[in-house]
Amino acid sequence: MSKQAEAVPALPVAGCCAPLVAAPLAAEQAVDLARAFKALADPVRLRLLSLITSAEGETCVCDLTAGFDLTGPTISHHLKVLREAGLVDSERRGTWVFYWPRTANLRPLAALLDVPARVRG
Amino acid sequence: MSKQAEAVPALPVAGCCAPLVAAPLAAEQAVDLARAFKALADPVRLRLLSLITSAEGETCVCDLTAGFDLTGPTISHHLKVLREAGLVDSERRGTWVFYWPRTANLRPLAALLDVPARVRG
DNA sequence: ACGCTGATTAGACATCTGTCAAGATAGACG
DNA sequence: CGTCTATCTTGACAGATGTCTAATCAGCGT
Repeated sequence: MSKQAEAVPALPVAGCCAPLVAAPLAAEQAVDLARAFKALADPVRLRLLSLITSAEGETCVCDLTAGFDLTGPTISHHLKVLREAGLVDSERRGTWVFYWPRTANLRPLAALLDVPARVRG
Repeated sequence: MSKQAEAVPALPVAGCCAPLVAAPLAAEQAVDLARAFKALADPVRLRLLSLITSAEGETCVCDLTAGFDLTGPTISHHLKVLREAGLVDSERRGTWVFYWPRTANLRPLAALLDVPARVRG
């Protein structure tokens, strides 16, 4: 939930890092970034994130569970991982809980990987 | 090594996916992408990749091990993970082994995460 | 051929992770 | 209040992961 997300320290990822190509990563930065990538390192979470991100506005959990062959608690677990990684946030409204992406934390990850094309490789 | 890297099927990541925001990810795409992100989901591997990517040309393994408080085999293991994920490639030249980034496989990952900034989030 | 150095592989072990079933919590509605 | 629905938490367990030591492989020099 929003409150919970605020309790979790904001990931130091946002606006943190130059592209990989610019300079070697410091050890602490690497730890923080690895935490974020770990959240992306699961097919279910990638699909959940893509559903949340590609939807306009917010997405109800009830609309997320349908596409997966997994139990509710498992989906809930994955959403929690995404939320604690700072990649999404959520809010309860009445019976339902809605999720939306935290683009400010997603974009730096993209920037980090945006290396120039290379002759060999 | 290069031979070995060719034996490993080229990751279907390159040129595979529209940004997350464009459309929900298909299940098989998600599996392939998760494989790549899993390789990035470790601080040591992120730092190794940043060293390899930020260097010009190729990087000798002997220059990689120095910055870490880990045994040679452990570094070697992480390099293997990066190689099998298609993020780097390597070649032995005489006594030494050199690594370089595979930017063609890195860039699609960046593109995937490049979501537009959002009012809320 | 022999040993030396750089790098990888094999095997072992503790820790982390994804999943589920069962139970708990939050709100809506009689 | 009681119950129904939607979601989350807890506890358990199989399988994956990061690290190490010991052993192996690939070249270079003598």
